[in-house]
Amino acid sequence: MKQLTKAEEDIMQILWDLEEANVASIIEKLPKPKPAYNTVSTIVRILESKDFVDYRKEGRGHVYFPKVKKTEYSNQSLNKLMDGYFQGSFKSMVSFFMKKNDISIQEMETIMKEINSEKPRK
Amino acid sequence: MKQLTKAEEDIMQILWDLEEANVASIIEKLPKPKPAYNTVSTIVRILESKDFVDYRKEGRGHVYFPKVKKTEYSNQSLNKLMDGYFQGSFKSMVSFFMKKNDISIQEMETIMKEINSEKPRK
DNA sequence: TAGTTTAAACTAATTAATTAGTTATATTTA
DNA sequence: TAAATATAACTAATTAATTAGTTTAAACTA
Repeated sequence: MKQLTKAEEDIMQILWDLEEANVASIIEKLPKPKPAYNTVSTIVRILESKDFVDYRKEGRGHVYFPKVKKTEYSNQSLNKLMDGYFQGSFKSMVSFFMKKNDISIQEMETIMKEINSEKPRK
Repeated sequence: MKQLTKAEEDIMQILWDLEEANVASIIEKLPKPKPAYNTVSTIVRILESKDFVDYRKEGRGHVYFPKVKKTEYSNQSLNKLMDGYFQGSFKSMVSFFMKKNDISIQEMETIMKEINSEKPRK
């Protein structure tokens, strides 16, 4: 799976959020200095060529939707970070994060319990 | 703190690893199609302008070293990922990772114990 | 059906990132 | 001290990413 550039990622985030959208709806969601219609349209077509997005015809236009799930992409990103900065070790990454954010073992235990109750153990 | 581009990150990784190096030593560490001396030199100077790197004179050349700690940068990257893909929630991120990588609560408890023994609770 | 509108497709322009050639400077060595 | 060498600094070229103008096609409307 390819990497997303900054502009591409911004638009993917919107598509993941909306689930599907035409170019106009994407622009609506973009912040203040809104890019031109064609700018967004071009990026969407790049996302299409990178196989991140597909579309269906609807009325006179196209409705675009993600072809790659957000979780698939975030998983790749997390793994990349883990490989590059934590010697590929999840333990190192969690340990690091806990130190940096002052999360105690106790708090972590609580978090684990919450996760446990969401998703019953197999 | 600014973001690193791909080429910049590759060189920062080497500097973080070596702790300090001149351009020649950086090139030594770079993989197969080794870039030209000047390519590396330019990127190092960009890193300097981005305040990621500093240097001291040594003999006839410069010895470069990181000004930003690897942990500082990875912390930023992890936070960025957490904000963009896990609604800023560490719990969501850990939970997600456990599911994706089939880590059970039991395994996680073991990891927690290991972290606990490395770093006695405060 | 002719004109108007809307959006995609195509293409060009701009900006950012990467790579590398050339020049200048300092140090070593003969 | 003059030549050779090594390296930084500067600058140019190339490639990738982003932005936006122009063209084309479809479909709606009068």
